[in-house]
Amino acid sequence: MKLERSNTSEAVAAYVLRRLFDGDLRSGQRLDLDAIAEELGVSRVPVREGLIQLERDGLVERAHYRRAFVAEFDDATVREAFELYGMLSALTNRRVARRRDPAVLEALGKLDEALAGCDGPDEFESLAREFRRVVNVAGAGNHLRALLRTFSGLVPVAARFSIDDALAEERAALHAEYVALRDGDPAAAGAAALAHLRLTADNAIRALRRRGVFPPGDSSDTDDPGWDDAARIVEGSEA
Amino acid sequence: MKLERSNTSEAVAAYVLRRLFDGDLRSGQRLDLDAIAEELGVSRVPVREGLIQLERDGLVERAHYRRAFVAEFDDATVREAFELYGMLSALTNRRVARRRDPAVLEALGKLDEALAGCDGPDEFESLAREFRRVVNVAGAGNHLRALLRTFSGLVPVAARFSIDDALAEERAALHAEYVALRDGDPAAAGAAALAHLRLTADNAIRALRRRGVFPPGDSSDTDDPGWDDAARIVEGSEA
DNA sequence: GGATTAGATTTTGTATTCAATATTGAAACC
DNA sequence: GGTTTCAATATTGAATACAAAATCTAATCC
Repeated sequence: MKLERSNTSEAVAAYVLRRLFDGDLRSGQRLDLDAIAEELGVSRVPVREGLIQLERDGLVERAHYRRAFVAEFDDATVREAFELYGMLSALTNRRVARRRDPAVLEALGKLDEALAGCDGPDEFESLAREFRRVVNVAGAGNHLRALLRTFSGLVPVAARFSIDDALAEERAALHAEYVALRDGDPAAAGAAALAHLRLTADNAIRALRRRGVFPPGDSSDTDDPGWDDAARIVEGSEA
Repeated sequence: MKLERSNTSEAVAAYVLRRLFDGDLRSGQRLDLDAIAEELGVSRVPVREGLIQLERDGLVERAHYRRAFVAEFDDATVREAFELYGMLSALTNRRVARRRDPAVLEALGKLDEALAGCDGPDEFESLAREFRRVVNVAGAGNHLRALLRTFSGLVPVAARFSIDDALAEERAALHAEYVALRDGDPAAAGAAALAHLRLTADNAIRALRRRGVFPPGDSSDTDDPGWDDAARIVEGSEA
């Protein structure tokens, strides 16, 4: 296995995450440090640190001097992750919409234009990530950024499934976010973020079911009460 | 410097955090790995890992092969942390209130009784932490737990200031949470969590100003729009 | 036969050593 | 005088080596 070698621990985390989404690693399965280290041709220290990162992301279970295992990873878990990421993104959108910083809106406007014109999932993904990055830098303080970083591994990988699957929907959802931000409507901007990531989660979970990573049961698509809680963020008009 | 030695990296993180709250470390100040390692009589690997944890908590800035620095740490930062922690706690409270698990409510009832009868900040703090722990285990999935862990260093340390300062207020706020949980009222339970942590943040920041850790400016006590956003979680009645 | 415990083995955590990168300071140049 | 370049130094990141703890195995006891 070849490996990009700036920040080995991050590369290790990305590698394990990929194997998770490929279905190679199942919930509860043991993660052998030595095996991963040899597999990637690196030492055990960065492997250990990569697994610590994944533990912080809620994807790996670890305990002092105990072995590491992959945490529960199913459709409900992925849905929870997107619910939370959506809630936090709604918060950043709200702030950006309220502040109306011309430089930020200018940058987002250019990205929105490029997103409207681009074709191909690669270009779209790159622009969409940049869009979110700009919003986060503008609207999040240190701690909110720290929380968002928790999903920096999982969300982009899952979102890619949705982009490949339903580019038009993704484009529309992101454009709706931009419009609300440009209009300076915090409630709408928050609601748009939540709606967008709900869409992304549904598409991603569907794709993962098709691939056999998740079992094909289709019950939890609708009756997850978690979304209701998250939706409270965006209810009510601005104070 | 003596050091408890199970999980050295966590001990390092706790040590640096304590020095932050003691005012020894200021924003932007450099963190020398070797200095900390020698200071604590440990190797550099666990020091490095402890700083990585603090980076994930938003308290330390790090970059590849660059030195580590103390992140911005002022009243606004602490307020943001409590705002986010309050939002996440509101989410767990909502879920616990909706589920009405008898075993959980039983355990919380016992804790509430003990909290009503206890005196002394030590005992209160211990019981309050257990209360929150029970709620989190009952109401949070893997990812929400991961987010809450982000604050496992900062929040308890800051909360202690509030407990020492205003035990009666803390007791009332936590009891209000229990009542809403027992009554199975998700909206009220969420609102109570947010109100409680807002109170804790105000008290903690006041105490830190007195100690000279934060400058004495008192403007941001009221006009922080962040709380408004977080308050949206708890608005509206249950669907 | 099943549970228990003690030793062997495996696995993780930490120290030490070595390599890679950034920072610093001084000399050379404009 | 100020700026740029390049070597010297300092500092972090990773590999190896060692120590501590848990798991596994098997023999013993009930």
